Amino acid sequence: MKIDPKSPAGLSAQIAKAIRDAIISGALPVDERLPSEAELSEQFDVSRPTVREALKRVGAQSLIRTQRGATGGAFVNRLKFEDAYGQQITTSTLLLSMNDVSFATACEARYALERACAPLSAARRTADHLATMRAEAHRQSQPGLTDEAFCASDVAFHRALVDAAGNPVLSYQLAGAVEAMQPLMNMITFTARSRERIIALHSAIADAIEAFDGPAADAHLVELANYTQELARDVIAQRQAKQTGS
Amino acid sequence: MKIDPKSPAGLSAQIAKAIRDAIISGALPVDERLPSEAELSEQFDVSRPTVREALKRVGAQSLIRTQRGATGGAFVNRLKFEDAYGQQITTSTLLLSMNDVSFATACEARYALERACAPLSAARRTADHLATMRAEAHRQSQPGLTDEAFCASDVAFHRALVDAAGNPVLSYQLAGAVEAMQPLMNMITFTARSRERIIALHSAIADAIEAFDGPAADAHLVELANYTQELARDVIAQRQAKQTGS
DNA sequence: CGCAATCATATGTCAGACGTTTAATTGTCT
DNA sequence: AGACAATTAAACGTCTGACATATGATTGCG
Repeated sequence: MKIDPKSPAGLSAQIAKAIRDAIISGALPVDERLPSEAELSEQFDVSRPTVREALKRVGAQSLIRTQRGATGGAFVNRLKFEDAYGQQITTSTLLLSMNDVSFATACEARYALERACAPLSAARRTADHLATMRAEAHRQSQPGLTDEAFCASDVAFHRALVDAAGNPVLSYQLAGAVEAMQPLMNMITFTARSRERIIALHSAIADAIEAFDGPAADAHLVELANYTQELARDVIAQRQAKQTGS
Repeated sequence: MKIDPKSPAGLSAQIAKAIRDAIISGALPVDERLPSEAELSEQFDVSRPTVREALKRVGAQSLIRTQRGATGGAFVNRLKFEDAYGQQITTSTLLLSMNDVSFATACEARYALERACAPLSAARRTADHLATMRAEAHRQSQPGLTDEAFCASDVAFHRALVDAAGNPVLSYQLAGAVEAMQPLMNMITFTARSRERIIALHSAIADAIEAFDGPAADAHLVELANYTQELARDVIAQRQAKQTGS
């Protein structure tokens, strides 16, 4: 990878790309130590601050970690699923909020993906996952719960449902879809009756999962998806009516 | 957000987090200009290089963009789906390669998610998406195609299938799952007969999508998933046999 | 009034320095 | 000889100050 000092991209960006590419291509294996900042600055013929900026860029994606001290330096980081969750959720949330994605679109995506998990979750659920689902459903039934807390518990319930599939790749991909819905759900005011309905469906889903009954879980998920969309439509209609009236 | 000069996290990391949080919380709207580096260094009581490292970190996630010149500075970036695709694919690919995710696990996730798209794709496909799928299927049938090119075309076919659902959220979430499989698929040597079978299934899927027949598309996807798993199992078995023998 | 030269501002980069952390080495004492 | 303590060296983290470069705004002239 050559560095062009006159490129409009900027030196640190080019160096960051070079390092990133080296990691992605596998030229730098996990836990490999990169040259020290001083050595890199010599190799690329740039100053140390420029190298540092490049390293920060790469580090922001968790591709490297740095260690201080005598044997310190930058090391290729083993990207863990848990590290990636945060980024995935942040990015998904921002994508929805910054691109005027409609509630209907996001909701459709979320439930379509969750339904993909349902048969696997029904087949493989552990007592642990089931207990989490039950606990969240119970939490949702407590009176005096704020709408926000209700949504948060809803997310936790659905994450447990997804995790029950026992497939980390699925859990990772869906983390964004499930969590990013929370800000959108928070716009909805849940009446006592609508909560009751949702909790009933959650319980029905948990029952189906407990009974290893994939199709039943799927059917209840469809019901839940439809009901959620219906609720959202009502809220939006009410809001539009208010806006017209004022 | 307070900055603690003695925190082991490092000053630039703390400042980066502060800026990130401000954007995520919505305190800084899209296209809002951040204070200049000099002003930020005064506000946080750190030097300019430290502020710059923090800005690079945030910029690495496409949350801000920078502009040089008199009216330049750092601006909150509107995160576009297309920008997020790349990160999503990179992260997913590295997650698979660095965590010893089995072919079976990744494959299961991919096809489960694709099946979630199938009914929507069948309902909403445009002529454009269909044409892409046909073109890729045709490309796959050309003799002399390397295994790598075959896999790349396979990915393109499946991306068109996903995009046909017309839901950008779905497309985004699945981009990682579909693309990250490519390196794993590349390990497989496709015989003429296996290619033939895969192309036939691709054509069958395209037929079903063309006919707006979701269930048929789903059924063929299941076939394809099973066949792919079968192929992978054979390759792995052969490799193990070779290893035992040598 | 329009256009060109100038200026101001802000990022990009560099050079050198000092502080801090950490591990390896060395030296000393038992 | 072995164990513990002090020293040293390597590397990152940060600071100061400076210069280069890009770009919009201002000013001055024709």
